[in-house]
Amino acid sequence: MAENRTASAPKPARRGRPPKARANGETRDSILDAAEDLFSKHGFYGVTIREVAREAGVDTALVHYYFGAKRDLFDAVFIRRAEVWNNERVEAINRYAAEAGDAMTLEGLFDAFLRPPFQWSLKGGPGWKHYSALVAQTNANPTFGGETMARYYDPAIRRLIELIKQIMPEAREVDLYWAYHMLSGALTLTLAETGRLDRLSNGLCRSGDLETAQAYMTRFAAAGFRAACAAPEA
Amino acid sequence: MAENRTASAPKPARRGRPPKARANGETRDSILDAAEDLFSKHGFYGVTIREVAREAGVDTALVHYYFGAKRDLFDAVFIRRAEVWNNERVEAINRYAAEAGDAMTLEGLFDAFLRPPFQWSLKGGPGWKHYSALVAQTNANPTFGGETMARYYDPAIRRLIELIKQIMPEAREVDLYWAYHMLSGALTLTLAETGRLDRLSNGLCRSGDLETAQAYMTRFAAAGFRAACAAPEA
DNA sequence: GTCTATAAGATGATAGAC
DNA sequence: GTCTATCATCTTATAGAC
Repeated sequence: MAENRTASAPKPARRGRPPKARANGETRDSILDAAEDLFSKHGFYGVTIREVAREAGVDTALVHYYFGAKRDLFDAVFIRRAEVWNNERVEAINRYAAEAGDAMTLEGLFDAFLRPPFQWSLKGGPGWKHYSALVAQTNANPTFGGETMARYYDPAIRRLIELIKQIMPEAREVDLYWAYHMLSGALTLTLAETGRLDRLSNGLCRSGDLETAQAYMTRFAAAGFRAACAAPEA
Repeated sequence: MAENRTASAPKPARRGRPPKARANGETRDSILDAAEDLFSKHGFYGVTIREVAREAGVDTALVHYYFGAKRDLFDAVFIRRAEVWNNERVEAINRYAAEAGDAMTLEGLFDAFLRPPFQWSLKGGPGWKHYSALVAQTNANPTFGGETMARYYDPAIRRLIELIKQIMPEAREVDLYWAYHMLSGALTLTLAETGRLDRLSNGLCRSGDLETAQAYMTRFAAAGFRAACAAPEA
């Protein structure tokens, strides 16, 4: 309503900050990083576009400009690192299978399979930790978790199970899938680093000690798979 | 603005439904049930008080009347069944320990420990399934999951670990805590019944087949605990 | 205890200037 | 590509009648 500028001014003065000069793709990535961080902490509905924009240091409208609707932004975050995870895991287990040949063990296979996500969480910077937490919550989500995880992660898991079959040719498929399900729960909970274990153990264990966690998980899962595939005692 | 009632009317007619006549505590429980259902599907921020009220068949204001702020409603939902779960689990493992004595096995102990949550999910009605899904998401939540799970569930877990120590007196505590952490991830993911396993296995396994799941989990975890506590190979 | 009504503010999304 | 400004709607929560 109030018109403070002179009526003759041909061009109203810009208010606010001048447009940022950013390298190509930098703005897009900074929005993805901010969204990844916030979604991983508060979930899809716990984050507003405004918060994402503020953390990314951009304007709200830019988020819509780059990604459209909020849900599309979430999907873009989820997909971005899924390919990296999976390509590296499949490559790692294939390499292990080729090197070990008939000497393949469950321990060796799981070590190869688990290393990429653990290493990214350990050394990939905060974005990878946020992503891990996001995957953990998605895996446990009863509404869209099953569908989302299956869509992006099943091909890599199927390859893992093929190789397990080579190690345990006598195993029934149904046993292997159930056993993998147990491993999946342990893996995503571990990568979420919730701090629950720290409290439970009175500080004896640290959620963030992922090297230790990976070693335990490899042994735990290998033994668990063997037991799941063994004939149950009558 | 528009005044349709006659100016002389001493008592404006009630609009909307007349107050419901409910038994004592019934309204409160129906609000908790509705909130439990919705929170388990969409998370804390994904649910509005209005939706809870609508699903419970009561007015929005009543939700505040009974529970105060939204967060208090969430806590009330979370606490309601935690005690049942935990009391029954502790009772079950204590009973098993008393009966089995020196013949205690990890399989027997885990069978006793896992039975209550699985049985409630199977036969306790939809509310228990919703609650299980809620626990799964809380366990994986990096913001308040660690603190919340520790607060309500750690005492029962500590008793479980005490009894495991009787079975494996040589085990190091740190090994037992990490091993339990693996079991925790498998357990809560399984109880969430996300349907992911159904897709991964092309229908060979069903997330809802909790009897099968419990049997696998018992064997998987028992073997996993033994492996986690064994000296790692150099 | 249950309702109506509303305060007070936040939200996703878009139009349009530059 | 980046911003300002705004719409239409929805949100939690409360006041107060009955």
